[in-house]
Amino acid sequence: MHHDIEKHCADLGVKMTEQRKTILRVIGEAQDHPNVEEIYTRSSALDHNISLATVYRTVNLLEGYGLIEKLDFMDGKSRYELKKLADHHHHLIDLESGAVIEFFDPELEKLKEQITKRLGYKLVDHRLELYGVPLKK
Amino acid sequence: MHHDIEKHCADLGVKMTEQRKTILRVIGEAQDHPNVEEIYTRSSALDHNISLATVYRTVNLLEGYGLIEKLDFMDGKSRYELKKLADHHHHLIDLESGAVIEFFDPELEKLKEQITKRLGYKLVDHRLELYGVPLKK
DNA sequence: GTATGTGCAAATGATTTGCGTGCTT
DNA sequence: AAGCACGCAAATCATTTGCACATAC
Repeated sequence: MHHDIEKHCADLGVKMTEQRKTILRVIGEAQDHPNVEEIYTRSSALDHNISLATVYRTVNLLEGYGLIEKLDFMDGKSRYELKKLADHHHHLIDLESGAVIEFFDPELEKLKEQITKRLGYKLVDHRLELYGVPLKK
Repeated sequence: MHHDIEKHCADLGVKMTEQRKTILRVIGEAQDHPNVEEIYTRSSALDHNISLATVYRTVNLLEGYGLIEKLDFMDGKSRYELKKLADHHHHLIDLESGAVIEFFDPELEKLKEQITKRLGYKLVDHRLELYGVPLKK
């Protein structure tokens, strides 16, 4: 389970501390897209010996290794989710409830590549969010 | 020229001060996507009597009225551009030079609507950025 | 053992706000 | 004249960092 990712970190030369294990676990088990404060609160519940500074440092480290992804839903706080390879998706934010719906669309993936290439570039990263309100029927 | 937008503001009940005119002009004439500091510097050059706080307040006000658009290229600063109706586009950020290429793709527009509707929502807003490096030939 | 990680508290940087004064309508 | 808008400086909020101690490998 999480051992996969811990193994992965070892391979990358990332020193695995208790704090990092906990933070990784919290992000990995999250069903939502927690911000740093939330990751800190949840991690603290599992291990008292974790500081907010460490959460920030860890989250930046993991993002640097491409193990987690930084999200930004326009509320001034960074949110994170585990980056599962081959589980690429985007987000639709419900402006009424704040709910976040994840989706994947192969057409969209193709189109992004096409557009980038057409402009003379190689796609390295990208970001797409849709903001909407529920359809009334 | 800019009088269009000033008229538009009057209709909306936005009090038109010298500072707002200047800031609007700076954003309207910008060929790039200036951040608040840059808007402030350029505005100050035209009118000494403008404070950074006013730029922040104005930029938030104008965004609220949908007259300008807030951009975020992941560098921790908000950037702005005039929202020209019927000139909708997205951004491709060159990760090597920092250049920003604007593009529009009708396929993409269609696709966004489709995806949103399929998920049971009405598209209100959205954001797409592509990050890439120049293709070597 | 040594390089690196951590907690704490202070520093930073972007953005916001309270207050007394000035300007638009 | 009355209500906003402004400049200024202080406050706020997310994030980063210096330092002395602790820990992974």
